[in-house]
Order: sequence, then structure tokens, then C-alpha cells
Amino acid sequence: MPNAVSRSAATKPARKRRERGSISTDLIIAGAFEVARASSLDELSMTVLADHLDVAVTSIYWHFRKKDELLRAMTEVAIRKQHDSIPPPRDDEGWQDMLRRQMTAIRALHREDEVLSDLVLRTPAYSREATQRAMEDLEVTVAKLAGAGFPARTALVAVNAIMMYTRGIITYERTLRRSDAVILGGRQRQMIDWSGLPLLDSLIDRQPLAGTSDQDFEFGISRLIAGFEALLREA
Amino acid sequence: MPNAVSRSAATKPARKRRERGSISTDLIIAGAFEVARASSLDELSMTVLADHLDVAVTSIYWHFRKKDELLRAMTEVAIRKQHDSIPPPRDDEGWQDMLRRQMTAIRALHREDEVLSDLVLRTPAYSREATQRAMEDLEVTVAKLAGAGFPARTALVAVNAIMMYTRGIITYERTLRRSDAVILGGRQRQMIDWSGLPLLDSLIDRQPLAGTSDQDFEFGISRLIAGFEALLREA
DNA sequence: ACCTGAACACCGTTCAAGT
DNA sequence: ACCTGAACACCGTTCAAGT
Repeated sequence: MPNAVSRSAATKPARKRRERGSISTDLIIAGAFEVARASSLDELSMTVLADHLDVAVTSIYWHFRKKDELLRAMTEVAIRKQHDSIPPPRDDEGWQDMLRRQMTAIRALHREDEVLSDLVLRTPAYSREATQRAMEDLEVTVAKLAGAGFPARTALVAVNAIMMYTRGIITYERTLRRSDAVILGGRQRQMIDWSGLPLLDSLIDRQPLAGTSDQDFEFGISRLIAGFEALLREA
Repeated sequence: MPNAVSRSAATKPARKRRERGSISTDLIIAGAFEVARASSLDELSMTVLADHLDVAVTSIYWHFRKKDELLRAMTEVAIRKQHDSIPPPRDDEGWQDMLRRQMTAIRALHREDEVLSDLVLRTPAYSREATQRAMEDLEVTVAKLAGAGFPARTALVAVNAIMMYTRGIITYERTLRRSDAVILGGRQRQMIDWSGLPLLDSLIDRQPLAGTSDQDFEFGISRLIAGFEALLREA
């Protein structure tokens, strides 16, 4: 915290003027990630960011005309990081393992980087480059399924489906974590009258209610893959 | 717009004092939904809501101590509406059709009511009643699968998985619609160099890029159900 | 018990002005 | 070309005061 001086006092920092090239768009983006990671993306404000960078708020507006423009730039960075973290297909594995590894990697990344997750899930890709990269990845993945006998169209829709499932898990887990800070652990269990719920009563015990585990995630992935395999056998 | 008078002029409305019981929490919630539906949940502010209700902003704070409290109340309403819109299982249908109908109904609801969607997806259930209702629904659904031969634990995880898939589709479609207002139709196609992408080039034509169709949604549902059936056969 | 205006801290953004 | 402070409209919230 570079300027944790006086908040309430009327004395203003009276900052020294910075040199001309002393802040760049890259520095601002990096600073924005630092602020967001230290608190959250929601709490990232232009004012706080400016303080963090020890710059006048308005200086940021020379590099980014709107806050939204800064967020877009951050999203590009996040999308690239996600792209780089997805393992490429290997020749020595089947399409099933490829899908499993890719989806697991995406989920892991979103779990360990909430800011990235919030950025990426908020919007589709902005730039041409990001879209191009995404399409190239998709082409390779779809080709792998097509090579295994799936019609091209089916391969595309299948990849799409397993990504939607992963997305659902990711957003749900994100929602849980967001509110867990408030709700505090699984004391929900006591709120419920279990008398009419014999099945659930026997299943949901100590573990946090409706939480998502690695096994639960794996289950859905396996079932989708099994469903794809069934389609392959029919042809 | 009850008070679309002067914004810039220094003359303030000078409102007449309202009677004591003239606004209730229910009226405020209803008004909040009206404002949100007319614009969006993001644009719902206490000030705008107060204007809409022709009430002083601070009056709302007597009924709801925080904006978050109002949002919670709205979420409860939304969750109840979602609950009521999900068709109950029928005796003359199998578990497959039940799941299909339920997931389709949820997706349809979220498509036609964006405000509900934003509220419900933002947070898990708050109140005891909502949680209780959700658990009762879940019990019935899980019981149907269990009756078909699934172990109880598997039935629960399966229902969870298909809900996660549906959630992924819903959030993705929501994201698309949010940005479609900006991006404007599928002119993305021209941005991309298709030379290295023979498969995708042949598949993605006129239709909006990466859009989600009813058939795509159906595909994932079918594959999951097929995956569940495979599990049943193994036992 | 319920409604109200004044007031505050914060936030995104514009603009005219510095160097 | 790049950095800055003053200023504005808006937003959530508190508080003391009305009836």
C-alpha cells in the first residue's frame, strides 16, 4: 500500500508529478490484476487502482478511455493465460483422455484464479487474435474426435457440450465460494426438516450441502464421454 | 416514468409526504422487478427505484436496511417462480423424459426472464423455506431415478450433473445475449482466417458463431442420459 | 411506526490545464 | 505526448428530524 496516509484529514497527498513514460498500459493492467487479486474484481475501482499505482486517477484515462476498456484488456490477458494452460492433445492418448485432461485443467485453473474466472466467464472473447486462437484449438480438438469416427458436426457439438458442463460446474463452484464467505460452512443442514426426505437424509451427511467434489465433476465428464461412445457404436 | 421532470435544473421535486402505510416491502420488491425488467438488474439502483415508486430514497431503507437485503428478497421471489415453473414428475413417464422436461423448462424460463436468471444464478438459496423446497424437489427427482435401479448416491450425482450442464448452457447463453447488444450479429466470421481450419470452416456457416441452439442443448442432455443408462446396464 | 431531506464517502468520467 | 486537479453526476448509506 503505497499511500496509506490520511483518509479523513483534509490534507491531500499533493503528489509529485511523474515522468512522461513512467506508466504504460501494461503496467496499468498488471496493477489492476494485483488490486483485483488482493481483493476482488468487483472491488477494483479506478480510484483504488490509481492509488495502488501512485498515479492520478485521470492519468489512467489517457491510456484507457473507459473502465470497460481496461477490463477488456484484462480479459484478453486472462483468455491467453487460459489458452496457455490447456494441455494440447497428445498422439498417444484417445479422445476420451484428451477431453478429460482438458476439462480438468480448465476447472483447476478457474479454481485457483478467481479473477481470471470472473473475467473469462463474464464475456466472450473480444479480440480477433483471441477468437482465432480459440478456433484453432477447437479445430484440433474436433479433428481428434473426427479421427475417431465421429461426423464432424457431431464432434463439434460434443466438444461444445462437455465445455458447457464444465462451465456449469465452474460457475456453480464460484457462486458457492462467493457466498461461503458469508454463509460459513455447512450449518445449513440443521435448517432443514429431513423427515420427508429419506433418500437425501441418507446421502448428505457431514459434507457441505450441494458442494461439488472432484468425483462429482468426474462423474459428469465420464457420463458425457460414455454418451458420446454410445453414439459412436450406433454408427 | 412518474417524475421525468427536470434533471439539470436546480429545482427539486419537493415531493408531498406520503401516508404511513402507503409503501410496503412487497410494493418495493414489485417495483424493483419492474425497474430491473425495464432496464436490467445491473441498472437497478436505489435512487432509480425510489423515483419509480415516487418515494424518497431513504424511505426504502426503512423497509430494507441494505440494497443487498432487497436483492435477497428479490432472489427469493425468483427462486419461487423457478420452483413453480418446473414440471413435477409424472407417473406415466420414465426418468429420462422427466429429466429432459425439467431441464428444458428451466432453460426456457431463464431465456424468457433475464432478471430471474441473473438473480438465481448469482447466489445459492438464502432462506430456509427455499432450501427446504429445493430439497423436496430433489428428493422426488432422485427417488424417480432410484426407482429405476440407480443406487441412491448415483441418482443424486446424476441429477446434479445434468443440472450443471443446464446451468452451463444458461450462463453461456446469457453471456452471449449480454454482449450481442454490443457485438451485433455474427460478423465475427470475417475476422477469422479459416485457411488452417478446414473442419470448422465446413461447419460454421451462416449461423452465429458459437451460438447455442435447441438441438445443441438437446444433444448434451441426450448424451448425459445415455451415459446414465450405460451405468444402469453395467449393474 | 413510518416517511423525509441533508449530508457523506465513493465511483466513473470529462475537461481544461499543466509540462 | 503524457500527466494532473477541479468538477460533475450518480450511487449506497447514515442520521437527525419530521408527522
